[in-house]
Amino acid sequence: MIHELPKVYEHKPVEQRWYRFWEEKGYFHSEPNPNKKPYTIVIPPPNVTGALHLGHALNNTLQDILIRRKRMEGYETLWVPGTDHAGIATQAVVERRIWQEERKTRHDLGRTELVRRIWAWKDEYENRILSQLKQMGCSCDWARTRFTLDPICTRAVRHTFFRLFCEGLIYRGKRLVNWDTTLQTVVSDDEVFHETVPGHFWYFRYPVIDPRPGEPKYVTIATTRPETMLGDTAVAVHPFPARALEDAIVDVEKKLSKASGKERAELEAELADLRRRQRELLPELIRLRDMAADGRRVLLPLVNREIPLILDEWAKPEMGTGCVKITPAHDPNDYEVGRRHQLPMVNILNPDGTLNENAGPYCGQTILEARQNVVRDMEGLGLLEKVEDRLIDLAHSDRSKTPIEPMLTDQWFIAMKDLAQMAMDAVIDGRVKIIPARYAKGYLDWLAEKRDWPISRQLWWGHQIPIWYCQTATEEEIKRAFAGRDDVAWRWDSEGNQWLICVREGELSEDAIPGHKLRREEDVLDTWFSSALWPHSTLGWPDDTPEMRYYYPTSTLVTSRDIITLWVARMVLAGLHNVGEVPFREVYIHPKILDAYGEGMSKSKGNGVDPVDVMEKFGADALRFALAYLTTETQDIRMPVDFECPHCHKFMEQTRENRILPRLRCPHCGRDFATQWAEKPEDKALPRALVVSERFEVARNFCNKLWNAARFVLINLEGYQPARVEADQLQLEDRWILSRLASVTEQVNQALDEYRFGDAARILYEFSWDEFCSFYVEMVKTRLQNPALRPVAQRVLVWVLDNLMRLLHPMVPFVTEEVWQHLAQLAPERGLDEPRRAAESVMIAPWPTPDKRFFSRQVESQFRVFQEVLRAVRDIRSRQNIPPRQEIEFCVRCDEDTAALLNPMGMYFAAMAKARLKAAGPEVQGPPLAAQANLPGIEVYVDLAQLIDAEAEIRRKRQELARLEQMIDKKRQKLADRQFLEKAPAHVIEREQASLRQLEEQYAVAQAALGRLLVQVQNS
RNA sequence: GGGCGAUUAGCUCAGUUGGUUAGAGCGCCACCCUUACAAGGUGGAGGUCGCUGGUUCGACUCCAGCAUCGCCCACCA
Repeated sequence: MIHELPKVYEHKPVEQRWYRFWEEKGYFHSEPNPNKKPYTIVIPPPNVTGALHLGHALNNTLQDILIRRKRMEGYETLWVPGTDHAGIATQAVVERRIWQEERKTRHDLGRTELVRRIWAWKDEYENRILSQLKQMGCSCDWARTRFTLDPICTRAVRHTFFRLFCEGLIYRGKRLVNWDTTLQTVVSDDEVFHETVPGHFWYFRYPVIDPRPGEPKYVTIATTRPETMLGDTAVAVHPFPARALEDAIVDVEKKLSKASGKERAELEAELADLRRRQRELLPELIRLRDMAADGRRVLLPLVNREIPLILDEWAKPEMGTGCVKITPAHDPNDYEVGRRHQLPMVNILNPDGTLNENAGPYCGQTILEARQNVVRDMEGLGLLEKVEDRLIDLAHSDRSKTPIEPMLTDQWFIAMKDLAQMAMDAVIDGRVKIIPARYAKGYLDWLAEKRDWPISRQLWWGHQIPIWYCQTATEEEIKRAFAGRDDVAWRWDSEGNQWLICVREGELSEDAIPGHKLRREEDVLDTWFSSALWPHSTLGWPDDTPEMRYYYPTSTLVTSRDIITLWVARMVLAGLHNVGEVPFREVYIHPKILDAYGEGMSKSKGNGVDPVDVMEKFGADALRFALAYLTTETQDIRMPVDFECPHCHKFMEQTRENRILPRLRCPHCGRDFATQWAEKPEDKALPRALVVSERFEVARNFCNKLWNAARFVLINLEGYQPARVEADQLQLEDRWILSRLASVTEQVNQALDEYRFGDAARILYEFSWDEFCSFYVEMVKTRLQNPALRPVAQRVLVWVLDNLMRLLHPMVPFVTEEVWQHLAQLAPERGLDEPRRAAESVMIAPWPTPDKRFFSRQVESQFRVFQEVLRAVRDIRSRQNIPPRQEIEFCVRCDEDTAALLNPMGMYFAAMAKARLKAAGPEVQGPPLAAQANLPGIEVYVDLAQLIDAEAEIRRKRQELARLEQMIDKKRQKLADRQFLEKAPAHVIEREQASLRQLEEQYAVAQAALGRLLVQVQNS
């Protein structure tokens, strides 16, 4: 059976076999257990918009590493999985799909049908996402899978909303939104793209009402959007125009002193303009300022409305005409000005982008029609001063490509003042620790603004806001209708002239108040509202469940930096508000995955990598190990993307140019293949290339190395008998590998405690490959041939492998389980003290703790001497081009201690360098014709007799001498420096002196060796 | 505009509180299919640590400035 073990690690069957095994054994499931300490993670729920990408793979790998380790450490570990309904994103994806396939809009389908379709989509992608997680090996408790729109989460949402409503923290108010006139919907800021388009700057004159002598007759304003003047409610001037201009000039001068080239020319032009303004414009601005202070008004032409001149710093004298028209209902900045001055807010737009009755004579026109007509009419009145060409940065809707109209609408908000403060305090006083700590700043800065949270979205996919409106009922009637119900609350909305009625659970019928009609709020809640509750809603809040009592607060949140504010901050405040306790103790922020160009990965760019492709090619363990290995504290993960040709399986680099093409030609075999963009039937018919990255190869090779190391052990376990191993039975290499194992165990523990995943991976990689495989396994080979030495070698070998598999399991769960199960067949009982029966799965085996007894600095440094001598011998073989099969002889001149150490290692030199150690000790003299290497205090001579290439050896010695000379010079200089001798600490000086002595000694040895070589060459 | 991070070998990255000769993987060169592993082994070449100053006996490491790149936030009549 052993001989059937494949030479190459085959990940596919292994992954399927053991994942099923773990699930069947119920290892993933967690129940509150008073005898254990809990360790809990809630997954950042992936959006059901699509499949998982590499970023998710990273996020979930790290969580699984934490969870698996803690599980092995004996914690009751719970990892709650789930997905997020991701309101806007999901609805948009499905709507787009329906439009492409059926040419229908959501209005054609209606709310119920659209929502039904999105649920179907959700089912499909949720499945896909969960199966991707399983394929990666994630040890989530699948029985507790949640979805942010499922009944459990919905209940938490409703209770939260109701409570906030009762506390008066939820309110209704006006807000400017990005309005898409084509889709007739609000779009979020990140669905808006900016494009620079050619446009104009129109200069309009607004007549001053009853100008006094010496006062200007007009105020001139400049605008890129003439039609919005119909909604103007003021004209603003700066309260201190002279000072403001002066400040601007100082600012530009400062920049100018540092600038150069093209930038300089621009700044100089700017400065000239400012100076001109100071001369020509300032007197008028001062007069206007005084008029504004005096409460004077201007006449808004075309609609003939009197509007005030106001003083506001928003009117920058260095911009435009120095005066600015204020349109609070259609410009974000003007909105702020309007609020500061309590200006009326005149909305001039209908949802379809035509002008409404507030636009007077322009009512019914489109924006563009109105723009032309307004300009024409102003010109007719003689109020158009001039028109300039100008490039304008215009916001467009991502989805419909039409220009965005800022529009004032009714929205729901959460008052953040106190909630934000609570969330800030939790991080400031350390109840929530953010790692790396630098990310706390962004969190605190954002919360410190305490901007109210707009929670309503004009969508159909999401938690519908549980508010019913009634305009006609009296408070008495409401009280009567809901008498005795503490789950209904109401409040009068003076702005909308209506009752707002909120209910904690369930629905209110239209006629819940006899004789009146209730209308339900159509909007849904921001996705982050339900996400904010995730750590407690998934555990059953608002009920006082055993889960809430046991698992809450959760232990660690693992997420990426771009949602620290949107999500992490809101979870903290929601947890504090609802439960009275933080949602998690630690937040670990991991790096972002970027492509070869340093750009983030995304579907639209076409540079995304599906972890399934990677697992297909390299295996889940390779995916996981590579990601862990690349996770360092400060560096994002650069991941060049390759297509794998489906014909010849060679890689083709993905570039900015080829990454969005439907079909590509392999540069290696010349055949065509399809990509994810293939749409035409002839493209789709081609085999599709996997999209992967060469960066996973290292990890795949590592898994293979582990597999083969284990294979070696398994092949050599015949006759294995578990038994206690006494200290005096251990050879130097045993004590060395056990010492190394102890320190590696300690280092890995520390690294994982501090979320240094990359370090942990590196430590294990190097230990496994460079120490366990390259040395221990090689050395044990000889002992295994010797019946007397074999049993102890087997026991130590098995024990180290056992420990190594346990240490590696959180990162590479599949290959370690495979090895573990094979070991169980041949060596079910293992251990150096009292051998014990190993756990039935490495997943539940105890996590290794460092065995301090074996930790020995002395053994490690002794072993290093052996390694160095071995390396010197190998080096000589290589540089002398000695055929690999040719055995050579060597001797070592060294002190007695070193000799005592090297002499018993003879068999290892034979096995590992095909070299026979003839003698070692202080009396040893090198043979006349020898290749020589000198290490500090050790001279290695390889007897080469006829074989030697003396010239090469002489050349090499000369190089070596030159190098040593250089180093000695540097050292002598340093040690001659009085400053250094006076100020450097004693131990540093001592070390330098010792090092110099050693170099000098090595120099002398090398020189002597060179001398001998020269003599020999001359003689022959 | 504000904040954060990065810049080390051809590429991708490590580099402990400042102290011997700055490391790894891939790629490259030479030799090897040696019965765990060619997804491997042995050896090698390759670096003025982005630039300029400063602190220090001593700087890849600390400080300041500059340059380039990236991310987040704000803003652009």
